[in-house]
Amino acid sequence: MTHPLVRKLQSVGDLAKADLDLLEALVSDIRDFGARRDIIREGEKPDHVHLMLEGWSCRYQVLPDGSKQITAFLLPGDFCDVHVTMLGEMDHSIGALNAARVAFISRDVMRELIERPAIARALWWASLVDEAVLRAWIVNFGRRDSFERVAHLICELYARLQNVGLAAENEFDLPLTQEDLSDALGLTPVHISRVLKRLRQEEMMTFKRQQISILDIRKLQAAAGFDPSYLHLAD
Amino acid sequence: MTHPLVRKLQSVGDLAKADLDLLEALVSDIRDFGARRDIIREGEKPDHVHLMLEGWSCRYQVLPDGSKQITAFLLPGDFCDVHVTMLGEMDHSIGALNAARVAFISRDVMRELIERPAIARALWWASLVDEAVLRAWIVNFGRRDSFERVAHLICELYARLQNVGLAAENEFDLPLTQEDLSDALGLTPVHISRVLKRLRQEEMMTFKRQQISILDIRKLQAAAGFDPSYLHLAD
DNA sequence: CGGAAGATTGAGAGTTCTCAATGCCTGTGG
DNA sequence: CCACAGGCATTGAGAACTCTCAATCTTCCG
Repeated sequence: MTHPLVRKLQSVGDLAKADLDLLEALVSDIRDFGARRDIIREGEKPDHVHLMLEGWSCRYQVLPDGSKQITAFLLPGDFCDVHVTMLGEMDHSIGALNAARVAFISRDVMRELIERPAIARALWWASLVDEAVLRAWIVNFGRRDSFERVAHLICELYARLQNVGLAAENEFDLPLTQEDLSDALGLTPVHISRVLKRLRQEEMMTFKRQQISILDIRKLQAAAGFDPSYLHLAD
Repeated sequence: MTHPLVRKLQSVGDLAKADLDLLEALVSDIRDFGARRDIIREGEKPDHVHLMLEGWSCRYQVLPDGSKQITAFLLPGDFCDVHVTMLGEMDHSIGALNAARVAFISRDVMRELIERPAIARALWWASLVDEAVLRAWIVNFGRRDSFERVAHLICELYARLQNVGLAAENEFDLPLTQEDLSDALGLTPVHISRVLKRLRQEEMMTFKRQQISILDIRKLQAAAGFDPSYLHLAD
């Protein structure tokens, strides 16, 4: 079975058979995490790297006053923390959102991976896309109101899921509560509820039982000011 | 003369003499940009990478409605766009804020650099710190009010400048207008003015003629909820 | 000295938050 | 199979924060 990382990296450039084999082989140590369990916590210094295989997780930080900010959503195929091996300890935590399957990749195997130019290139590319996503979030926070902001996040997640083949036509699972959305978007749960209502009323999308239904993607993208080019997706 | 990149990378780990020589040598093609000139624009596909030597610049994006969002400040020693060579075209612009001196580094030289393990490591480290800064900005936007937000940015810039030896004791140049600050922090210039006034009144800092004076760094950091560990600085 | 850009201030409007009550769904135990 | 508890979502009302608009002031530079 090809795992999502392979799918993702293949879209970047052609990897040789040997590279593909290496990528397939690296998911030997697989562990499961229950919903809402931490995969790695701030301050830890693991000697391996985590790769999402199934399920969702998020990067987050808890402030002294107890408020929480999610800084990224990690989908199948995403590395959680290529940086730890380099920076030492984690400066944020990563928590599973639903039941998740995670590959643990040792430092040595990572080193081996990076020695393959094509793979190193692909990994670097992936981390640059992550960076572009962070910048897009900043624009989202800085210059869009709550309505546009929610719409933009949904557009982004939809595009990213499609890219790894995890979104149906106009529908996908979003394993989040409204509180999670508020933690990601810098709003309150109450306000998220109101925004979702408006999104429903304006017939752009609905969110019920952790399921997003896109009613009118054009309208939604227009409202969000969404331009997918920052994701640098294959298509 | 050792340029700021060398200073910055040395704080990461010990580079060999040969590595240092290589780094010194790469600033052969140096160009000057006047204040407020673009160094590179969205959509361009340059065949070289830009490295800040003197002066400040910022990454920014202009939205369809004309509003602007700054997503990063680039100081001497920072690479502007290691990613272009990989992702193809720029998905944002970079503009000089004051008179700036920029090294243009060809794709070939970059490749040579990356072949040196110690340098590749250091560059990767730098890009991971950039990412950590982006995450800190997201937390800043999502969970801090305007007062804390301004304070946090000033704390960050102060720490980063100190790291490259460009900040005096409790004082540094900030070549920005209040409008620039508002573009970086997702606020309006009017509100920035009010926040700065309060920062003055509470005797934490002043900002006059593009010069920041820190009156009480402890108080400022406390108000900002600033914890410098995300910058992963040497000290 | 005059003009232009930037900073400050005031007043009123709009967005988002807080607090609190109510409603809905789901899973569990009787 | 029903009743109930707990978590999540929704709604209302008032407060707080930030914005907009507009006038005035200051600084900088030719």
